[in-house]
Amino acid sequence: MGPKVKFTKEQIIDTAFKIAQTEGIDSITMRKIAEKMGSSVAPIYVNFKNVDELKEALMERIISVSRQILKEESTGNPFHDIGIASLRFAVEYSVIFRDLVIKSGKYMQGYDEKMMPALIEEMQKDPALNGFTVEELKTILLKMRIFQVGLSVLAANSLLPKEYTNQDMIDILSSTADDVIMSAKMRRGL
Amino acid sequence: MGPKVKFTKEQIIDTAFKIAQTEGIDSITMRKIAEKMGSSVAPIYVNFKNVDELKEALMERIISVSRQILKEESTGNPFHDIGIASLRFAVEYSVIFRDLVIKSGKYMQGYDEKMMPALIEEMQKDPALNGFTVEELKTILLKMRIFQVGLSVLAANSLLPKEYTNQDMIDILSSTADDVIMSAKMRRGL
DNA sequence: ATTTTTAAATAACATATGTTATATAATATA
DNA sequence: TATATTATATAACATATGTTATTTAAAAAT
Repeated sequence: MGPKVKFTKEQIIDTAFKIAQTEGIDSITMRKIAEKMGSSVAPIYVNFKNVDELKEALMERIISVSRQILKEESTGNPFHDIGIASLRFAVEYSVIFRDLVIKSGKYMQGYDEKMMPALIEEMQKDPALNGFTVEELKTILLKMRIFQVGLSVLAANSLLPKEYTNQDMIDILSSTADDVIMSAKMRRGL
Repeated sequence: MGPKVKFTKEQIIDTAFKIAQTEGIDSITMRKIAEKMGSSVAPIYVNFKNVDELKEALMERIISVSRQILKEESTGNPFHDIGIASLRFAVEYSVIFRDLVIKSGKYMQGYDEKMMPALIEEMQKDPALNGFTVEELKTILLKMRIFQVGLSVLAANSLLPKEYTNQDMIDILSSTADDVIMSAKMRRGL
């Protein structure tokens, strides 16, 4: 009973996501979403208690998108996949990525601490990383995490050299990984 | 003639800078600056046509602060100094640094293109970088630029390992530079 | 066909902020 | 000392936005 639903929760989140990607998360307003959907603000308030709840739902959507990308890039080597996936997210959703760098509170924070042990474990299985102590592996991981973040930030801000392709980015990520690992081997005299 | 000036342009910019560092650039409002100075908004509008002009002045102040840091870190090796200075800025003015990553439009954009040739020239004078082609030097520079940005972003977001000191940051920057250079040498069979 | 339910629209209210017009009062100058 | 100047305060206005109360009307239930 009652009229058909014309504006769903998903549709609202979709619209918010689009605004976030084009104008930034802080530019999201109830009226702007409504206008973009061709509705009033009423349907939004039916689906969300307030703007904070809507933005929480948006964050969940963003996380789900980044998980989807990670899934698509999965090759069985998390150490490698996470770098590629994060880079792809930064390129495809650059405005949102930049917003996340600022509001890293919930999203990025804790992420490293949680991932670290699993990644170290994964690295220990990698033949190319044979013979390293956990401490050495941690350093290699940290260096690559730093490089990958820098690459993503520069890519999201279009600050890489002109004509730099996605493949170039993947190549330099891989090349630097080689640099770091090779040097670590040299240092321990392998 | 007229009462003494109680609130100068510099004082206003100082106050805006403090708000930018504690709450972010977007949290700056005329009333907030006034309240923090213990004045009304009137002195602000005497010194600035509008809020955009004030924020432009703030940007100039930010650039001048970063220049000052670069000056303080100068050792004659720009390739090295810029990395250290940028890192120090990210640590000391983390909130502003994060804002700059987003609003990189004027600040970061063009920066690389302008600096690149001068840095390459500087690198050619460095004995440790002897024998590399310009193309190889460009790659080394880009890799280090990427690493330095990543390190600065992670530092500004407190995403480096717990207890990570400033010296640790400088050390890992330097260690990675060694990695990249050593590997480049290996590649060309030196 | 009438009534009930409820999704959506509308409009109002509250608050935050930029901005400006006017009033106040401190200081220099005559 | 009286006057002119002007830095500052005050208050009002405009706009943007979150939020809510009320109205409208479409669909189901009777």
